[in-house]
Amino acid sequence: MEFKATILVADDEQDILEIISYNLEKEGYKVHTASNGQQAIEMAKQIHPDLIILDIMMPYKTGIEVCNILRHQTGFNDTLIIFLTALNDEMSHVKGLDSGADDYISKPVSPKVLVSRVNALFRRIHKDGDNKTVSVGNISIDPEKFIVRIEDEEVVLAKKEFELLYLLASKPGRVFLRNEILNLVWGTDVIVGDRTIDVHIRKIRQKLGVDCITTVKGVGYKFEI
Amino acid sequence: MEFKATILVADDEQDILEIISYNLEKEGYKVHTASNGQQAIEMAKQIHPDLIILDIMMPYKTGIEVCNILRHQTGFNDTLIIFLTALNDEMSHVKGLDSGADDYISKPVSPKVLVSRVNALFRRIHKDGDNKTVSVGNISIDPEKFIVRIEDEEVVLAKKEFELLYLLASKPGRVFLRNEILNLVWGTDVIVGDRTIDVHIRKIRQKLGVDCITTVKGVGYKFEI
DNA sequence: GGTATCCTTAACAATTTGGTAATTGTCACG
DNA sequence: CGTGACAATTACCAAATTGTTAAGGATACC
Repeated sequence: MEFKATILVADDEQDILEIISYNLEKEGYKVHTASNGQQAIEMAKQIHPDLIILDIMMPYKTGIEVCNILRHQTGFNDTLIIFLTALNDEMSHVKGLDSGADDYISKPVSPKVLVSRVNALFRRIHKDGDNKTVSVGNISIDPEKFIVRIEDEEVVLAKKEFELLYLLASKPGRVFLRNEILNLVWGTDVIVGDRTIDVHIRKIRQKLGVDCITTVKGVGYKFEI
Repeated sequence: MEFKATILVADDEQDILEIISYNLEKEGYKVHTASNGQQAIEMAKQIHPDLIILDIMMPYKTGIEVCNILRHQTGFNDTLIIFLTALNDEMSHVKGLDSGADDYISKPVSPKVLVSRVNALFRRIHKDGDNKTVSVGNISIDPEKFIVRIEDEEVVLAKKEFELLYLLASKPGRVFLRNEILNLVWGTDVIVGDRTIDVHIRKIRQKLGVDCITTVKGVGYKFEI
């Protein structure tokens, strides 16, 4: 299995380390643990994780101290840091974020929330979910570069065509209702005729040359190879 | 004064809009406001903010709906989104983050916390790449010496032309929206006419003699060999 | 102060796009 | 089969977008 990213978790409570590790690993992350601040710094230098989750109250060095130290080292500019703490008061909240953390979660934290936040961070930084290239079969769609490739052959689509294709391809197999398509591609404030979608679909089919958009009569369209 | 970034705040409670605006503006951000979901979408399309702070419970469109719609539009991949809500239960928490938001803050929120979180987000994203020479194909662009070379042939560009070319070339292949270009080259506080970018693009093309800037109609420009 | 260069704008041309209408094609069902 | 509902296709036009050019003010540099 390919790891999404490497995460270092530092907390002095063994239970918490285990719960967090378990849940993050289940998500596909590679997880390392440290049980105090000093150890966290050493391990960070060794393994250079993509994300460090730091408990604030730890022996030897607090999480905030660890954060400050690492932020002043070269090579840790890109490292994400999330604070994890029982301190729920505003003071430490602000202090944590200002010392260069990327997020801050209060204990007790539910695994679900934790995982969601971690995913959100990576999605943003790594462009892990959002504006990433969609690849299905031999078709790849890159919204950042605004190009569609079919077997290394570049196809140029117009804006609306691209948006429509990207929407459909973002969830291959799923049927999008005509209404959904209108809302997501055209927006709710625009009113266009019935045949507009068809025409765009046609242009996409024509330009791609491959039959990857299936019509579901009376319902909508879906993308599939 | 130079603005750090443009932020759109959407909430149906006027008080909250004012409190948030005041505090963010004090920090040096350019703030726009919307008082419902529909308006938020319209304004977002207009001003292309760097960050959108969305209340979840809003008339016409909930924050989550707004987020979903925008995320499917071209040009909102890089837009940061923070949810702001009174719902403190885990469900909406997770739902929000998974729909592509970058953070989530519960009401009542203290101005301090809000500002800190916003700063943290921008600190993470805004991490500007250093002034390194960009080389693509036989074109090299050295921002320190302010020189563009094509096959060892020096080309002299004016300041704006250079900045524009350097921006595009810093991420070859990636499409920069007109708005992005304006923000990054001209700055958020300057307002220039529609044709200004085109004219500069034209001059660059002319001076370079090589066709390395591609127009993506309705979207922007990209640099590629 | 004079000159050259740069930035911006305005005006118009060229191009592309998105949308519509009209027609034809297809499918399901009685 | 015939019919109705829906989708595909085609051609066309208006609107949106960008390209090009020229010109004037701003700015920097002798």
